[in-house]
Amino acid sequence: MTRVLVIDDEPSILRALRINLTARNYEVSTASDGASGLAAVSRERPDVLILDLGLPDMDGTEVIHGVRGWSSTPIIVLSVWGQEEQKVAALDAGADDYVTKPFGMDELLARLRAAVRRSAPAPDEPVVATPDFTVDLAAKRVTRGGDGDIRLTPTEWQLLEVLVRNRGRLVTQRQLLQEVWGPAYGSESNYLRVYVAQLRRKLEPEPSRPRYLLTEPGMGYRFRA
Amino acid sequence: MTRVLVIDDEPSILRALRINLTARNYEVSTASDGASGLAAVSRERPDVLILDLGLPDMDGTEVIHGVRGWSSTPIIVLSVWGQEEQKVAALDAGADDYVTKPFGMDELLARLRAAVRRSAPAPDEPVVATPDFTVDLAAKRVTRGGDGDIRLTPTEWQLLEVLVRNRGRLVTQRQLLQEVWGPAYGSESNYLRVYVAQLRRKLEPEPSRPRYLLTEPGMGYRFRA
DNA sequence: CCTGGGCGTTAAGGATGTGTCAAGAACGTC
DNA sequence: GACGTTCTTGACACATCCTTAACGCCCAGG
Repeated sequence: MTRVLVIDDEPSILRALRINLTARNYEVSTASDGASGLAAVSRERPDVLILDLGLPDMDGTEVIHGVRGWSSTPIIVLSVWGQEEQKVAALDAGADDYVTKPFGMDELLARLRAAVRRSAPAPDEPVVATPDFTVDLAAKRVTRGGDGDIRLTPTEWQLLEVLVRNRGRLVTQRQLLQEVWGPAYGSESNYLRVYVAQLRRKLEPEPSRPRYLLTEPGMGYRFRA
Repeated sequence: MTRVLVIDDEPSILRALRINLTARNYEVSTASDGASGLAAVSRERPDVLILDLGLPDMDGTEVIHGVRGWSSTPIIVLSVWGQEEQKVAALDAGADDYVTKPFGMDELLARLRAAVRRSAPAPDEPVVATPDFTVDLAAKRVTRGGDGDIRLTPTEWQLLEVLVRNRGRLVTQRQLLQEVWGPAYGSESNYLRVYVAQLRRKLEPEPSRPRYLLTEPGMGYRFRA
């Protein structure tokens, strides 16, 4: 039986979720603020977390960081309409999905199922090949066509790894900074510029005209396979 | 079977809708004022709501807010001709669509079907496809049939994202402005005109005759999938 | 027929973001 | 402690994007 922990300060929502989820055979427990929510997470080890971003005692992203520090339990975030940056911050902090309030129970249930399904061990394809080079995520190695390996510094590798893991997808600058440099960073985009340039110099056949490490001005970077 | 709740104070309309909807295999219930309407919503949990804005006891937007506080059941609004600002207010409050009285039954039925279809749980993989282009919300990518990706600027993308997330639904100018440019904006409709034009130029097969990014004069825009 | 409002279109400036280079600081190794 | 590598930081030129204003069009109302 899947265990769900709901962290929300509105009693009506807690009640509605408890009723609906219990009816669907989930095991539901609740908390009404961030502090007791974090305590409940470490105590009960739920399979999924439903977290309202508008808690009275602490910011939603803080709660997410508090969980993500030691657990990868999927987190579905509830937020009111129009708070884009809050949602983005939550996703950057490690939330898995979000639902805007007011929400339909069907939608929430669908996202819940999806989150649980996804949290199953990821069938990783650890080798990504392009016409010009190959990235082996498991072995942490990059090889280029004719010649042998390419030496990457730790930071270069981490950056490349995040981009390759999200291949095809656009990765926000904030997301990159936080994954590579840590949660305290988010606006130091000059770091990215320097390291992306270094990666391009080492990997791209024509560094000034990138084919794989693409820039999306104002948004972030994207690895094209 | 789809359950419809009709809130209207005119007995003739109630009767007409009950007959027509029942014949189409909807399960119909009715209420004749706002208070009993709200009670009926929480009691019967209808799948769609048809709401007349000209109720005797309370303003239509109040009813909408009362519902939207905890549910995202689609709401179709009925209003008499010429009450533009009332309609806009209703849409801003969270209504999904509107029909002006007097209305043709066919139109109402079409909007009803559309509203119900939209309320189906959102797919895990948020990809919206049209005959001419494809929008991938997760990867932040737009691809056009034959040729490759289409480059969008951050603002263009945000605008498209809001419209696509509300696909089929009419989105108010105020709502768009606040979502994309921030809460301080609400009347700068010239921004919208500029950026909608840019999106049309990049996405529409015939930008001067839009097939997907539709204008609803005086109200807002709508993305048709 | 004229007028005004809303919409579409275009273009130019100013603001912001990006690529690049280089030098000093921090780190680990021998 | 000396050395080589890696990371950080600043400066600059250049590209891109946002904002703003102006104009033409269409339609409804006087």
